Amino acid sequence: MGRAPCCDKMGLKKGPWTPEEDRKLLAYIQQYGHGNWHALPSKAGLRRCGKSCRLRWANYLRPDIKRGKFSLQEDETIIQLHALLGNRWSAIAALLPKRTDNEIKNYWNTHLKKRLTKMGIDPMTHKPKNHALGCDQAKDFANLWHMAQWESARLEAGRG
DNA sequence: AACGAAAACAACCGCTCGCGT
DNA sequence: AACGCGAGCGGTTGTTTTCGT
Repeated sequence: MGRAPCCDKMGLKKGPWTPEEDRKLLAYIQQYGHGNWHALPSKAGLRRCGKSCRLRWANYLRPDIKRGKFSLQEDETIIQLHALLGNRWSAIAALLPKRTDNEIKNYWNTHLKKRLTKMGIDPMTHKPKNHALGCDQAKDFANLWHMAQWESARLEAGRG
């Protein structure tokens, strides 16, 4: 059986990571870095595919990650960035340096989308669904949306 | 106290893109 | 120029935790 394992074929582990696996991956990357995800698992003594290792590192083990609850400010930033960029989670995460795309995506899908919907904002367009002009909250978000449009225009103009 | 439903969180999958050959 | 391979991305599914009955 001297054939190089092609990701799916051989007995590669899937599912949740154990503390043991985390330690191995962390230790390896701290010592050698991650030049080559494909080759990494066997070097690090892990029965995982490189993809799985990369994901685990990027979303959990990387040192520059802030874990835990999102602050109110982060909420607003994410909402604004989503208005600007749409579902480009990696782009959004790049502007929230301590958060991962996966975490932001999950947070958006489970919390923010619903919250916006409840407030009468369409989470896709970020526009108010009803034009309740007397409602302060709706005004706030209309204003926010307006600001987002400006930022979007500026980004477009400055791109290059 | 026990069970089922819903939410929150973690990880996987398929696809595309970019790079090297 | 075409192809193959690996990395990264976004959508989706699976698993754990919390909540309501």
